[in-house]
Amino acid sequence: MQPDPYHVWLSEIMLQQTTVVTVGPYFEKFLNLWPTVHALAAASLDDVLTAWAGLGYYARARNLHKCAIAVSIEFGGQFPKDRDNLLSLPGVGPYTAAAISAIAFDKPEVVVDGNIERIVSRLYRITTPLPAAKKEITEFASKIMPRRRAGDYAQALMDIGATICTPRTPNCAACPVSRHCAAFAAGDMAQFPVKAPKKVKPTRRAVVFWLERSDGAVLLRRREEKGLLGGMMEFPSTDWGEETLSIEMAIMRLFPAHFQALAGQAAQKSLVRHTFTHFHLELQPVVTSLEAPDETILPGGQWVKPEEFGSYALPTLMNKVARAVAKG
DNA sequence: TATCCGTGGTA
DNA sequence: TTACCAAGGAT
Repeated sequence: MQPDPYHVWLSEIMLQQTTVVTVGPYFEKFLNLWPTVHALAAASLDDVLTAWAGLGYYARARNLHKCAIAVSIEFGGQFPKDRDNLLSLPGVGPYTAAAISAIAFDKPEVVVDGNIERIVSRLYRITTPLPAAKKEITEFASKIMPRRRAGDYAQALMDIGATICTPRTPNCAACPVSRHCAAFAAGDMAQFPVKAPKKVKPTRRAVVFWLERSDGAVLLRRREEKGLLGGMMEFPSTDWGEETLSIEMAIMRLFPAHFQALAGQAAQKSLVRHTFTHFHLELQPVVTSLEAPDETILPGGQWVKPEEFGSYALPTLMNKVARAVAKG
């Protein structure tokens, strides 16, 4: 009994760089909203982003939607079974293509994720740093894999990686293959896999506006489709840069036509700190109220009442801002 | 090859 | 508090 390829694909996309515990509720929600790939393909991108909100790496959600449309139209709703055709799909790379082919279709593909990289690099004590070692690791992984049940094997290996052969302090006493492990023999398991040194994250800052209308609605806008938090909703803010901006300067940048109305009554809230993959961010929330014709305020702005935020594609960062405004 | 792209848990 | 880490992919 092989699993539904749609389920396998959906879970593999969600599990990219994301833990099983985090993915669980999202996977259930998506299957309830869109039980088939056709249903997902028929959904709007905005609805998909809204359901994805909080999971991060939002390009995954945009590609998920694209991929559903591709499978629905170009493949008649049937996921391709072989690695190469899977690789042509948006958001499906070497790992995911091999995983879907092996798990959903029982094909003998070499599956190499971060767990398996760690296990193999320890078994053979591979000193080449990642990501350069990827090819070498894949060759070793190919040599030790069984000829049957590649999908079960891959999942078993990933489970060992997640529970026994862990990054910091592996539980080698519980490991079924420790007697074959070169790093265990040498006693330096935690040194592997060797990775290239990381860069320090710079800090960016901005002023973010909680602009409220007399009926309680707050101003939101949509970010551009590509890049950071692409396609997600946000509270309007100044550009995220290195320098600290005064409240007055921020109002001048974003709402120059309403400087007089806003400058006097702007109230600061507690600083919101958030870390992305490659930089730290400090957002200074400012609460103000304004009554003015929409077209004079902000192009593309949208008034939304806080109790409706749940049905909007707000990333975690913006929910942090909302929390900071509600508290202090 | 290097950089960009989220978030929550953990030591 | 900070840094590191997770079932990667796109450019």
